[in-house]
Amino acid sequence: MKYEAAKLKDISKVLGLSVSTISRALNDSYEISEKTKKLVREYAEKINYRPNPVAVSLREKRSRSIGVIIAEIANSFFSQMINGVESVAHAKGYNVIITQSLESYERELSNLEFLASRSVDGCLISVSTETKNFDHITRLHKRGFPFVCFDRIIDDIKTHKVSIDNFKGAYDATKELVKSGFKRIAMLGNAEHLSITQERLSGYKAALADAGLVFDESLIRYCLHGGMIYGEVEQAMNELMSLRKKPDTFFAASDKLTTNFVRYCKAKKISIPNKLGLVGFSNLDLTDLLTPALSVIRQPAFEMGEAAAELLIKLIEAKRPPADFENMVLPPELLIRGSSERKK
Amino acid sequence: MKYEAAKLKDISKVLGLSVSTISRALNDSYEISEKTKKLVREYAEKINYRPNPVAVSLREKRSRSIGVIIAEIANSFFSQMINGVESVAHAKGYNVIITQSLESYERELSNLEFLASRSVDGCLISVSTETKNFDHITRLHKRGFPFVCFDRIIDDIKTHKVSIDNFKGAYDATKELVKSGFKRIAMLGNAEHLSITQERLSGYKAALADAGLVFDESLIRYCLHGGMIYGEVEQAMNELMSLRKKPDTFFAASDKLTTNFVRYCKAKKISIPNKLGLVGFSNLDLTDLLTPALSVIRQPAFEMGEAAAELLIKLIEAKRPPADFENMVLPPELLIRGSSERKK
DNA sequence: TTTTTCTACGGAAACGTTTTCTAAAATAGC
DNA sequence: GCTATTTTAGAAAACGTTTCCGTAGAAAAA
Repeated sequence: MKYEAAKLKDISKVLGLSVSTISRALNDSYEISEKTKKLVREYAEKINYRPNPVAVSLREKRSRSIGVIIAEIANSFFSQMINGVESVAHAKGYNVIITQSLESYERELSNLEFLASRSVDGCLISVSTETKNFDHITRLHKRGFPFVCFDRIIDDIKTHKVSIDNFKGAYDATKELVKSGFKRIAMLGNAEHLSITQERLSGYKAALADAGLVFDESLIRYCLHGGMIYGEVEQAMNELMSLRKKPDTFFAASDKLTTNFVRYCKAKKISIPNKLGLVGFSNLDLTDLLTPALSVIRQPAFEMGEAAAELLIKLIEAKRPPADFENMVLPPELLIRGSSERKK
Repeated sequence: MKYEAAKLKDISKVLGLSVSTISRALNDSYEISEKTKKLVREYAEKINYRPNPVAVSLREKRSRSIGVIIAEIANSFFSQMINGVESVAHAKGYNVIITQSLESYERELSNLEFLASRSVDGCLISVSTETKNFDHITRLHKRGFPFVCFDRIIDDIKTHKVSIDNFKGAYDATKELVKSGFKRIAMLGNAEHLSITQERLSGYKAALADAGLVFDESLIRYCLHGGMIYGEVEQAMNELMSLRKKPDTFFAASDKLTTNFVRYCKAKKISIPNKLGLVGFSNLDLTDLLTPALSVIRQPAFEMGEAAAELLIKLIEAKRPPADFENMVLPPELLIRGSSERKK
């Protein structure tokens, strides 16, 4: 099945004008008389002519579209962030192509390859949990392909970056738990090598130190897929709950870790916050409907998407590589609700 | 900033062969000797050559990509569905471009326009709640642009369709509420003109009739944005709860209606299911963590995405329009949990 | 040896635009 | 009425592929 749309040549034949004249008329060139422009525009309108973007892309060597690589769409943080990206991209005449890595390095690689092979003018990326080697990114970046990193930041690449103050988020969360009277605060973290994990770990440690609590390595567990897979959270929890000195509360360092922690407690009939307290990162807008309502650190996902898209488009449209790069760090928001309230 | 990638001409110059020979060697043409093929392949590999997809698209008059138009990404039903679409699309060598209408007719129109202007070989569409006129779709369809409708079906377009048995879903939900002993069952529906709303309404009515309950028009409320906006749900609920004869339970006919119903009850301190029972459509995988756990009708979103993508690609690759079109109707799943259990 | 058939490759057109370079027609200046 | 300038428009090249067509040289057939 073939779909045939009108092209310049069709208009040219009907109106008895050359293809170049039609093109110029439609692009409002000064070298075409008003009379001709009107004639051409009216006919083009009538047959609902649209320039073939593929041909324009080839000619202009740009596609007016940007790529996004994220872990998964079905994650509220990322889907909110995409909304932010789309809103500024569309306003600036860019289209957005979304791809998900599902936390797989292989998929991230092939997605990037597809995007970079010139179907896209630049790329927004939050690396997968599996990604430890960034050669695929730096290689392209060195050759001039525009990148903006967000959320999970890569250190060894010089470009704009958009993230939140992970240290502060974790610090505030942990401090809140301390304030509620919890003593043995465990941490469920994302993959250990990720920037966000390290920063959140530091915030957690700092809050403990400030409260005079000792840091206990055995209370930390990392989940290689960021909690996307229930099994990994279950295993981490099982290990922690069978410690001789069990934790009395949790800091969950990502969206999926937070919800799967709740799922675990529900399954094991562990009462929150009576038995175990919780503050976790989450952008779900359902966390306040749970019983107890969850205390969460919320990331300004929409704003991050806006900022990242803005920076990327600036990069794409710049004639020369900018002298210095932005490193935007947005503040997280701590929402205190029932799950971190110590009973008794 | 410009990103320059290797092209055939570069290889041609280095190896002293013509561009056509390089192209044929890389495409494993029979008219090229093994020796030359090996030479070319090795060099191409070395410089990491990738054909420019834009040029290929122009030449082949196809982009090997499909478009998706949905209401919003941040909706579990749609994001799960997209995962299904992506899995089969990628397996067949297609890329997926996702656009969201956010329930706006205007945005749906411009998204479709962008997709159809040949950047995409075909389109999967679930119309926005605002869309009452389908001319933009039928016009393209008549000119041979491949469509597959899913979820929210359009009657007056002859093509493949993928949906669930909405009648059955609503019937089962309502019947479950009847079985629990509820008598005045209200329905929160999506925009009235949508196919899914009408089908779900029929199922609801049928279950009432079968149970010997009278259908009461005043217990039905439609939300123009499918519950995406909390305010519309709030208003509908306020109206229903101030009726002389209040409902004692609810059937919520979409994802967002279900969660916003819960939000309303939480805000008004209306206990579920003691004061009001609930069965609702939802694909959130958090509904079982609420207290009470929600009884939901779950749609096989992933499978719908797979099926829709499969059908669309079949349509795209067919030489002639098929004689008959599939009308796939998948079964919904009723998960009975606490929210529909009548307490004494 | 001469003619025919393969083999292996090069040249050029085509996909639908935009834009540079030319040039004809119209207008202005004298 | 003739030249100089401006206005308007067409021809052609370019973007990076793929593929149709043509052909030199080698091998096979006569």
